Amino acid sequence: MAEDTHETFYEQVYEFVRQVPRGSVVTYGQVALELGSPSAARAVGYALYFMPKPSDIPWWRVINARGAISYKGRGSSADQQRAMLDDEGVVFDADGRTDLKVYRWWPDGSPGTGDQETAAR
DNA sequence: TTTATGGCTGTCA
DNA sequence: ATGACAGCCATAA
Repeated sequence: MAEDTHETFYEQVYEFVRQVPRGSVVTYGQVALELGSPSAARAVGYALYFMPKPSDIPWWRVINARGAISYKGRGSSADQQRAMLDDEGVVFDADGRTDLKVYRWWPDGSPGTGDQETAAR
């Protein structure tokens, strides 16, 4: 459906995050990559910082490339985010990290499905 | 138009 | 494996 909208980068981020199913997570770099800018991870994080409706967006499913949380948003804390993911079934390591190779989610038609290369970082 | 910021990422030592 | 540095992108003022 020609979703070739001219929305802002932020809007694209919100939509992408909105597609993340429960129990799965995605990294900033991943989102940026899906949006067309593999290096716009920072912009992605900033986009969530401006979340107009955090209640309408599973921002807690967005973590950094290391599988850890760094959220410092306005009102929410990383600790709370971890609780949310833990409640969805995402398990965290002693270092507060999760196995991206297990919880990372990819949109329909994207790679990742059926690949398990190095997997180690 | 330029400057500054930031929930990041990858590479080097 | 850990710590430090620079790079890149988009938005707001």
